[in-house]
Amino acid sequence: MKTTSHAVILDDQKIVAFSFALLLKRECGIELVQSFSQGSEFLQFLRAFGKQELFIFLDYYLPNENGLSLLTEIRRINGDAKVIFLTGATAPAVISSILQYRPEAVLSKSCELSEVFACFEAIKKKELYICSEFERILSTYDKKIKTFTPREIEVLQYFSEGYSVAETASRTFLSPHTVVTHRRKMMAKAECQTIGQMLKYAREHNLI
Amino acid sequence: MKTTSHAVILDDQKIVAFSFALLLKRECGIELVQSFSQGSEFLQFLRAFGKQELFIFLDYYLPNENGLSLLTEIRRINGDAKVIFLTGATAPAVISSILQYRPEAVLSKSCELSEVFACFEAIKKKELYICSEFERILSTYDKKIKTFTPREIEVLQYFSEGYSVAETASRTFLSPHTVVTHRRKMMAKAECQTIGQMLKYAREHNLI
DNA sequence: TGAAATATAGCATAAACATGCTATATACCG
DNA sequence: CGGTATATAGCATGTTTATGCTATATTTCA
Repeated sequence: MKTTSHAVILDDQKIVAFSFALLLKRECGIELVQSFSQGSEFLQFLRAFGKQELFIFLDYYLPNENGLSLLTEIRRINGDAKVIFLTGATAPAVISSILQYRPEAVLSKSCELSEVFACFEAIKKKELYICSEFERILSTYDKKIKTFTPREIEVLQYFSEGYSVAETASRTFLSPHTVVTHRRKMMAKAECQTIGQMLKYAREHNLI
Repeated sequence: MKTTSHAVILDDQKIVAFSFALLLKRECGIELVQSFSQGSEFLQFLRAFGKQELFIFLDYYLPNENGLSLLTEIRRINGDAKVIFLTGATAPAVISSILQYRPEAVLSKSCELSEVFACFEAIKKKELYICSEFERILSTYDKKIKTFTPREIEVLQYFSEGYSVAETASRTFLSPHTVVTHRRKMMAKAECQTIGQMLKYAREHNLI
């Protein structure tokens, strides 16, 4: 009783959506594939589609909405839909927050084609699939990256505004030595060597 | 005298590269297509390929390098190659700086498939092709931000990644002195005193 | 063509940063 | 009660930035 598999892809980058839809059809043997670049169009389709089995590839970054809120809406409309996040994001905080919404799988756009196959297999066995790149990112995240303390984050804000140690010290009423200590502890946690790298880290972790 | 068209795509997101390669083959009638996710592999291929006609789809954001410096290298290796920037970037300054490197075309990843066709047609007529979305973005370009030169923006990208002067210099093949000059000119234009402030400025103006 | 902008490169010096150490007081958790 | 995390502060030293100058070649554009 081999049934036809259905899949849709939602990505605001139309070329990517269209290309990936073609790939699913040609390489993964999925018969019916449609691509969307807007959440509204997609939801309209989903309501009309009914409660059949459906693989949904979702991007995290979408123009006016967020892939996560769409996931909630998808569950409401079709509880049987298999939702796979396919995203270019690499920030551990982002991947982690996606997982808390319990999709069927998370895939990096940088992953190999074989991981797409593996993902389908895992979903058929009702297992959560996380691509190897994200596994790696999450494991180093959980282990090494502890949260910044409130005082550290406060100091970080000033650095992100471009203030120097001395300026930050006078604004926080701390000794410059203390500011340096906070900064160096953050840099140790984030494993970076310069303020520039720390600010990049902070951006990626949505700390600023 | 219909010859076989060759194309390659360079995108660090493997799934995107692979999917788009499939699209070019199936929808654009291009016979030989290869995809790469790393500049080094790609350049190796390019050297072996020789001076035949070749369409090269380049992404702007690449892990350790920048699509722009790659373009310079491509011209050196194969002067007849047709280079098409295919990018998800939307910042006017970025699009503008890409254009100053004189690729054969610039396409947004959000563009319609029809624009890919149109792009090939334009290139055959030796016309520069700019997709409609980018045309629109450039026309509403805020003149104030335009004060950063292409080279300056390229250097800025490295600073935003947390690289030091020395690291940036080695990656751009410039003298550290030159990198310092570019940096100080940007800082003067943005009226700031530290890298941190300049990065804040760059964030706020969507330059990075 | 000629002025202006861009890209390149250098020297010198003071300020700021990065990092190796140490140290005390307080707070929180089990 | 005692261990761990947090917040505070310091010294010493080498590296990197920031900034004041100058200078040439190339490109762009009016």
